[in-house]
Amino acid sequence: MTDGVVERVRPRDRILETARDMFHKHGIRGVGIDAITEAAGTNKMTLYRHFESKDDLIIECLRATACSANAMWEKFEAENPGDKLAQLHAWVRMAADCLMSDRRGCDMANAAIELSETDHPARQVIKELKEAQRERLVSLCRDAGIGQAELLADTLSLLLEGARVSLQSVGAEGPSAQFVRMAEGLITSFRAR
Amino acid sequence: MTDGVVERVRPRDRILETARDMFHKHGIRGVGIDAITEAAGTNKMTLYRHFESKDDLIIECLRATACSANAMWEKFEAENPGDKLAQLHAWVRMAADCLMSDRRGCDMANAAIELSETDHPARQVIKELKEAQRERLVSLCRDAGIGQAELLADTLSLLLEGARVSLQSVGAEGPSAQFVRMAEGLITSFRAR
DNA sequence: CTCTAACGTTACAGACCGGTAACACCCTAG
DNA sequence: CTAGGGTGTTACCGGTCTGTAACGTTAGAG
Repeated sequence: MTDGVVERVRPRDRILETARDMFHKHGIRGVGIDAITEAAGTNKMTLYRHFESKDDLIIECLRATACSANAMWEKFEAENPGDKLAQLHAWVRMAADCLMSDRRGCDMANAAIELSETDHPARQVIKELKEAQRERLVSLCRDAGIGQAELLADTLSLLLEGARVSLQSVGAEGPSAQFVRMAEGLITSFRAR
Repeated sequence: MTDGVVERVRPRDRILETARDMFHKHGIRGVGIDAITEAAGTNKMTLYRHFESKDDLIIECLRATACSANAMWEKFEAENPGDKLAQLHAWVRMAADCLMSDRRGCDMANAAIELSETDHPARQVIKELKEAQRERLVSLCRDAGIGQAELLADTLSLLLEGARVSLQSVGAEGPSAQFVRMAEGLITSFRAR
């Protein structure tokens, strides 16, 4: 037993959580190791005992982000068991909430843009995780009885990705403000064939 | 007269062109001043005689990018004078060509993501230029006789923005491969009201 | 209590960054 | 020819970055 009442958070988890938050807010290249360790209430040596390098830390952060995303998918299923169409609408609502509550977009996409080297170790992780998300959305559309499920899923994906980017370049009053109307309109249109 | 036959390219223009190319390929934070001057066949002092700072150089690069974009709009009008619908289709083709010939997306959006500080001097420029692009597309849709012109223009904007990002995270075989079909489908759908 | 493994502290290496100073050069306008 | 502005060269400053070495400290398991 580590503690009686309060579960002490291990340095590794504090580092991971802090790094995720800071990478998200300031970008990967905009945050240094020293800043992360200080914000996490620890030090550089401890970080390098748990992570091989900054690249390794980046990858672990992206994996953690993917875990959060998977948790959301399970929430969709838990809150609308069996009702795939309701889950699709829940996906739209979740996306809109993300757009309104956060101005810094998708960690995966931001990382892909920041880490421009084609052979960067994080690129493979990003690709795998994005492809997994795509698969889930396609399956959801298909199971919701939509004909051209792949096309709808891909269109919704691009719309969300674009809205996240637009939010950062033109702000909340830009095209991203219409995301829900666009997405719902698309779903209606595809359901009508 | 600067030269008889060959117009010598001034160092300032070489720096600007080289910086644009390198910022585009490797990101803003991924390229140093030394690398730019060396690739431009000049030196650091000359750069700082023409640009106040790196931030200033970044802003000038973004303005140059905006000029290129404006040139494209004029090309649309020149090649399809008066035919706004044809110009809209030309916009889709141009966007698709960009997606296929270049894997690094939009300089404005990439810069907005990289320069996460909300008070960065480049942010205002990015916002202005993106808003100008939006205005042009809205006008084009309206002049093409489309009812909900703003909604179509914003949807197309987000689709393109998303496709450019998706290209960088999942690659050319991802959702961005369907961009033309999505865009043309949307135009058809909006024209039918 | 003792032993051990995790954690903290300090210092440092080596590289790179943006930016500046001082000076030599060359090419062209007059 | 001459003056002067644009350019090239070298060296340097102060700062920041990732990553490591050596050593001290703490806390929990047995």
